[in-house]
Amino acid sequence: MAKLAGVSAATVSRALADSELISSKTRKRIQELAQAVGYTVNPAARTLRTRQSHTIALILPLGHEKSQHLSDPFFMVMLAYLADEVSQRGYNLLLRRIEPQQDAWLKQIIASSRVDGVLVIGQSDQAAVLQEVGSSYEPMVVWGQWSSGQSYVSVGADNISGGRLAAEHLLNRGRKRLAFLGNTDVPEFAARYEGFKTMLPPEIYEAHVLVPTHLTAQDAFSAAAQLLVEHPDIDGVFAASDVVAMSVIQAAAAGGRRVPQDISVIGFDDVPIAAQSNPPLTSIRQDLEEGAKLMCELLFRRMKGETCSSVRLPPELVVRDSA
Amino acid sequence: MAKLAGVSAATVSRALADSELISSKTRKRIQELAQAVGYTVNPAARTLRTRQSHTIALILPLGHEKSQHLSDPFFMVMLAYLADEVSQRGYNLLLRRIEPQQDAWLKQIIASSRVDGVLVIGQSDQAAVLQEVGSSYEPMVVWGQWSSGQSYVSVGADNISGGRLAAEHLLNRGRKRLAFLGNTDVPEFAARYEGFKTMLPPEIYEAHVLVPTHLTAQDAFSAAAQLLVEHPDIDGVFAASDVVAMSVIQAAAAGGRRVPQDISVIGFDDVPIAAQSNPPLTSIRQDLEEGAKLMCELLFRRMKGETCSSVRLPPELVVRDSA
DNA sequence: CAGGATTTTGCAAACGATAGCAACAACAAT
DNA sequence: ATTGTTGTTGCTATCGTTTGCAAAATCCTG
Repeated sequence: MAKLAGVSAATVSRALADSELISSKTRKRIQELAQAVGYTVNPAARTLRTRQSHTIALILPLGHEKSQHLSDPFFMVMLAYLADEVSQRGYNLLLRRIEPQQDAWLKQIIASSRVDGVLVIGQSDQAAVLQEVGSSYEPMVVWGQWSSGQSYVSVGADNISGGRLAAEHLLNRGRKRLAFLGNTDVPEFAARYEGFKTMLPPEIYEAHVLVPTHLTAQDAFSAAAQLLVEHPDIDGVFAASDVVAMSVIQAAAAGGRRVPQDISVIGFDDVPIAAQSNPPLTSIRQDLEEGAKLMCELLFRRMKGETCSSVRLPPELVVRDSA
Repeated sequence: MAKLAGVSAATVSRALADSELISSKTRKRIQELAQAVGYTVNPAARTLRTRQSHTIALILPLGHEKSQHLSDPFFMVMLAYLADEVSQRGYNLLLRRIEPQQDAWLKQIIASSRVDGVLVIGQSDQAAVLQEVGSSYEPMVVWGQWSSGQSYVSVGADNISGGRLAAEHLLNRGRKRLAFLGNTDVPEFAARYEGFKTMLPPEIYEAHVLVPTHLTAQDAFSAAAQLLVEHPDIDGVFAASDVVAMSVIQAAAAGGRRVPQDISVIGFDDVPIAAQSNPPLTSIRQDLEEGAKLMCELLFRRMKGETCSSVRLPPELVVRDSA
């Protein structure tokens, strides 16, 4: 208690809050003293009193993938940007991985009043939970596929047009026998597949293959290897993520196929390693930096009680060597 | 306040804490009631009273690299494992990226008493700060290079012997003109380089090249490209991390060099994408899962006041196709 | 059934900060 | 000198828990 330095606790509190109520000279004196003795306000007490935790929860629902996932480059890039944005605003980031057993998880986090706002990365298979919470709880922003009628604010790439871009590019490359690798249980990936399908001419559509796979490198590798054996005439692959695309390339190499001569591979996300893979990956880019900025901006606006609407970011085709 | 349900606040508190002081039937009744009305204890109040936040700070000092870094797969893999371990113990993870301006950052975090313990990933160039804090503050565990006389507990791979393994392997492959790519300002990387050098016979030692580079894909790529131009006879590269190694492979491909026929490349870490790169990466593996487990275990033991000593984990050579 | 031993519960004081209100000082105006 | 105005500061209640201690309720035993 820095009140041992002359004044009352109230004065100290106000001085450190830079309140105009305190004369500038005592204010400065107290601030310097606090600095000198290394005094910091106790955040728990402050939170208790002001009902503001200055903390944002970052939630990663892992409904569809038990393991891995967090180490997917997409997550880490997103997380890095979000961490920056949030801490720039002087808030803390509380990290939570969720493996939803019961549906109460979100409500509990909110009810515990430990956080002032919630960021969710990927709706996974938890759309119902988000929908319910979203209608009554404002300070929440979700990264993911937008769907009409959703009660919560979301930010995400327009996955459908992303899928279209991918299909278009493969067709432009003269590819005829196409495959999509991904987990269509997840809304984002389902939308990518939807957009992809809409661009295919009938005869190519008939012949295309959907390969369900989890978004881990291992799963994708074996799924791709199996695909290449069962459908040796496949000459174009749209992967639901860059990690999957890299696994496809590796499986192709293992099966004696050259990329892009024998088979074109296009990924999604355009994470940093996409440019560093061999061959460099052609990918559908989502601007995660922009996305993270938007998420935070919307979140803080909602925290102030403003209303704001969801945003869909236009994805972009980045052509490198793999397709 | 669930005390509207018959009893006093004290009784509720004790019932929810499963205290033996409360008769089992009222205890059960209150617990079920709390469940039903969705009551959760206010963590701020509890923290204020008990002086325990049930929160662990995870700190990423970015002294040596302004940007990127967090999105390095190494960090994310580590973070994923640590998040698991910490939440398994019922604790929260508070994430902090630090770009040290002044040396007080660590003290401030600790003094704010927001956290019960601190995990630091990588000492970066902050060894002095850690050293000072470590001597008086127990609940802190650092991932990084061990050095004799350090005041804090650390967990980390034995980077020196890791460097030796890499050198040994390149020599076994018959490579004569070697290079190390990495930032030797960081203790971990410096140790890798040290170990590497000790294994080189005099004539190879004389001819080897140290290429300073930041640990980002972009920097490493241009550093590698430049190296291959300036020293076209280089036939073996030890990269300080897998991301750097992938950039080297890409630069080699861009320069018309084949890996591993013309040039051997060996990485460090063995992150998941190492196996997925093309060609699959030979790497020095550090067992990050084991490391994360150890860090948490030691941290919680220190939080209980036990003393325990630092751990150095033996790294392991994983041979794939790149070297 | 009294009295002691033993559960079971409630009272009240913290924990450290914030904010409404009142008090006090300083100063100007009448 | 009295009053009013403005600028500073202190008093005190409060946020929601936990916990030592005391009170009340229950049980046991002679």
